[in-house]
Parts: sequence; C-alpha cells; structure tokens
Amino acid sequence: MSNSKLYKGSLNTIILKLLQEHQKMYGYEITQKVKAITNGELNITEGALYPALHKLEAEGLLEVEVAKVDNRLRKYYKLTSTGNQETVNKLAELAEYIKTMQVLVNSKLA
Amino acid sequence: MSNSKLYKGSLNTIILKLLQEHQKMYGYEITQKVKAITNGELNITEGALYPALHKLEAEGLLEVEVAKVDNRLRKYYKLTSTGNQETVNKLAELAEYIKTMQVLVNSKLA
DNA sequence: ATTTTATGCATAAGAAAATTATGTATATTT
DNA sequence: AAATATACATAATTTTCTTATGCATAAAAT
Repeated sequence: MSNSKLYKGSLNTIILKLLQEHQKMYGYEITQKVKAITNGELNITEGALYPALHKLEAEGLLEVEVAKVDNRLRKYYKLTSTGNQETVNKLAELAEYIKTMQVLVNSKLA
Repeated sequence: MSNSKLYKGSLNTIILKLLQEHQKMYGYEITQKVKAITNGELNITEGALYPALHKLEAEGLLEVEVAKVDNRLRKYYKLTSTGNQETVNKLAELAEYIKTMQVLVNSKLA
C-alpha cells in the first residue's frame, strides 16, 4: 500500500504533462503509466482522476474522443491548444514551487 | 499579491523544518521568515498557519511556551522529541515526492 | 494628533482537491 | 467458478487550504 500521498494541486500538472508527451491517453492508462514511471510509489486514485479529467475538459483544456476496444469503453483525452499553453504554465509553476521548497528545506541559510 | 499557491500538504513540513533549525519560533515570526527566505514568493496566511500550529501541538509534535514582549503576546513553539522524529520523516517524504515529480515532469522516458 | 501600518493572536465560512467507498460492466486469468 | 484486470463513474467524507473577520498593542506616517 506504499502510496506516498499526492500533494494536493499536483494532479492536474501530472495529467497535462503526460498528455503533452503522449498525445492521447485514457484514464486507466494514466493511472497505470504513473504507477509504472514511479515504480509503484504514486497511485492515482480513480476518485481523484476522473473528476479531474472532467473538470479539465469542462475548462476547455482537454477534449475527449470515445472509443470501443474489446467491447469496453475508452475515453481518450488530448490537449486542446489552450490546454497546451496551460501545460507550459503549470510546469513552470511546479518547477518554481519545487525550487522554493528546496530552498526552504535544504538551506541552513534559513 | 504574488503568492504562488501553497501545494496542500507542504505547510506542516515547512513549519517543522523551520523549528528544527531555530529551536523556537512564534507564529508571526514563521510567516516573516518564510516570506524572507522565498523573496516574498510564498506567503503563509494566518488562517492556515495558526490552525496548523494548534494541530501539531495537539498531536504532540510541538510544545508551546507563552511569553510577553513589549506588552504583546507571543507563543513560542518548539519541537518535542516525537516532533523531531516526525520532522525527519516529513523531510524524507518531501524529498521523495520532489524526486518523483521531477521524474514525471522532466523525463521523456515517460 | 490621528490614521495607517506592523506586530501578534484567533476563528469561522467557504472552496479546492484529495481519499475512501461504492457501483456497473466486460475480459482475462487462476 | 472465482478472482483479478480493465474501464468508466459518482457520492460522502476528510484534509487543507483561502478569504474574511475580529481583537489588541506598538510604531510609523500624514
């Protein structure tokens, strides 16, 4: 059950970044990809993921395309052009936040 | 009003780390210290800070000592031994989380 | 001299963003 | 036949903030 808690606010950035690299992905695929990349350390729960995807879509950052594979439903999401721009912003924000936290947490200068 | 939003979950770690380095601090001092270290980028709001301090105290991670300076109240907080251990844990967690996020966000390996 | 800003605490209401717990359905593996 | 994996979804709850107040004293500014 090694699930290092998600710092609230970072999920959207994760989703956007993955879509930036993979063009289109569906929800379940995102959970599996995150698990794989982080060696099982980070597990995106469905209760967090699906509402987040719906919200990003409602905001116009993602667009959806439904497909049926093996008689099962899949909803592929991809970035809109607005979503692409917002991804750049979010990544910059995260990078800055990480830098800030590292200063706070590493320095004896504090 | 340049307050890059706090990623939820990181405030406790910030508090604990500052107390690890300064032995004892009072609330207002913490807000000023964070502002100074981050060049004004991160502003801890009182509505977040005071409840967080109270909770950490209730959990036994901090202990409080009241003082009166210039006729004004100050509540100095310091780490308990439990709090000291928890600080180590929280810092390790944060470092790990930052590493994970960097992998997710930087890599083309994804 | 009075108003504003800084210092110092606190709490309540509301919002955001998770977790946890369900629910449905099909496909594959044991 | 039962359990696990795939694939979606939502509701209830919890955590953790922001925003808005409130009180009080000291220092600085108009």
